Amino acid sequence: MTAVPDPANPASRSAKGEATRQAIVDAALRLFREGGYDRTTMRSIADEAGVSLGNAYYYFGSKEHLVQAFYDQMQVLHAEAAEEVLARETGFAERLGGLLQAWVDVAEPYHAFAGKFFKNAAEPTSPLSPFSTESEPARRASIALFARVLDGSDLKLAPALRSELPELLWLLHMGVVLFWVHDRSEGQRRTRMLVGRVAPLVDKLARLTRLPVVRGVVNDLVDLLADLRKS
Amino acid sequence: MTAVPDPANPASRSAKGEATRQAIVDAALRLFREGGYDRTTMRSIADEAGVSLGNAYYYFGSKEHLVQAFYDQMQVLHAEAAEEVLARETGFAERLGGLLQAWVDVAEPYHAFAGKFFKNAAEPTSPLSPFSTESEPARRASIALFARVLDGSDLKLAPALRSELPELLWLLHMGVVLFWVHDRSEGQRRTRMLVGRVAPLVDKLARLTRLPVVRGVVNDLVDLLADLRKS
DNA sequence: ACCATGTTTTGAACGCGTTCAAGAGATCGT
DNA sequence: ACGATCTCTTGAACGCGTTCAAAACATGGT
Repeated sequence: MTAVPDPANPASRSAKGEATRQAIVDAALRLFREGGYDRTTMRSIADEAGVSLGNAYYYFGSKEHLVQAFYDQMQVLHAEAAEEVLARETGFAERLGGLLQAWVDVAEPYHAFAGKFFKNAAEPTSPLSPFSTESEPARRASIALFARVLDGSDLKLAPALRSELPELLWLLHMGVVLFWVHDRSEGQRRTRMLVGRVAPLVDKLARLTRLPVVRGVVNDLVDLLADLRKS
Repeated sequence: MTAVPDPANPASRSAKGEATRQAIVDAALRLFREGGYDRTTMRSIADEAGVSLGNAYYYFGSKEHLVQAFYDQMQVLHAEAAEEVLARETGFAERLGGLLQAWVDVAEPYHAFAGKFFKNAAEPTSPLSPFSTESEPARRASIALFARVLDGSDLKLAPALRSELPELLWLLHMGVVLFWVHDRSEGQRRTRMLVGRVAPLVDKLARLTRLPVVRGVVNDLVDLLADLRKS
């Protein structure tokens, strides 16, 4: 279609360009961690990476686009930590709690400035929103992790829920992230308390869905989700 | 304590200052509605209000503080619309659904710009965050509305839940708002579908909480909420 | 070797939110 | 009337994210 180069597309990048790109990401994440998001300027990132200001913008359309790198790295680190948890635990509650806990551990160094990132979650037009089509790969990967929480566990639940639960657990995860972002206790103690106790709670709740009296509500919920997806 | 004047505090404002303040708010809301949040500059607001740029900052610490006026107005409109619903309906599902629906109706004219507003509101350090101490009055008022949804209705539920449910319903409301912000269907059709069907679902679920088998989970949840509040 | 075409790099310039030192009015005790 | 002390107003200046025209560099075809 267009002849304009797209440095965001890996397929059209040279080895040199890729290295420069990586240098900028490394500098940005390091400075973000040390000084926070606001106090880290694009000029300081460019300096630290040894490139000019304009060059940084050649690779990243905006300061927020650098956040995508943060998301990606977080997703990779979480997936690695998750692997260990999923290999170790067999109970549903332990697997779920372990996964959520692992995320808190992985994200801890970035807590101070993660709030700035969260601005993107509510901005519907931003490609950085966790609900956007641009971040669908990362979202799918994350949901797949929660599917494995289910698959490898001993959990019995209403069959209609099986296919929906991974996405619902991902939503729960997003809720935990929201709580975490607003959590000002040291070491995110309150978030850790939340994930430690919400997992057994979800476990109990999920097992209840097999009761005939509860089935009605579960079916309503599943139907609603299906209809929302269609519309 | 301090002798520095605080124009944000109504008690320390003169009639003249109050008029100027109002002129700035009016100009801001008009320009926001016409051109959106980003394209409206503080300079244009000051011009439109007939004051200097610095003077606008004397009354409002930041551009975001001007949006607080927008929220306050929305809260008032919702409370008015809610009054009508609560007077009309007696069933819990109808009262809850009516309240959520009323919000969607009231907010509809601002849907196009709401994304930009909520972007800033989602940041934990922002005074515009629905969880911030600055917006506690508005939050309390909103939660009080949901308490009245309960009080005036025929709902029977686990006693332990009664005091927690209003806040949980407000959380549900926030979830609906998040969905609404991301809803690109015309007239926010999908959000309307969601609120129309989630209310009966919550109704069913709430009634189930009285069953002995479900009580355990409910008590766990209530305990968790209480412990989180304490920590 | 040379041009054409694409890719990467540069830094000056722009617009905006925000700050601040300085001054103009208002109010009040004497 | 007159300082003293608040309250209010001003516009220049600053820092930062972002844009852009132009240059440098690379690659490939002839």
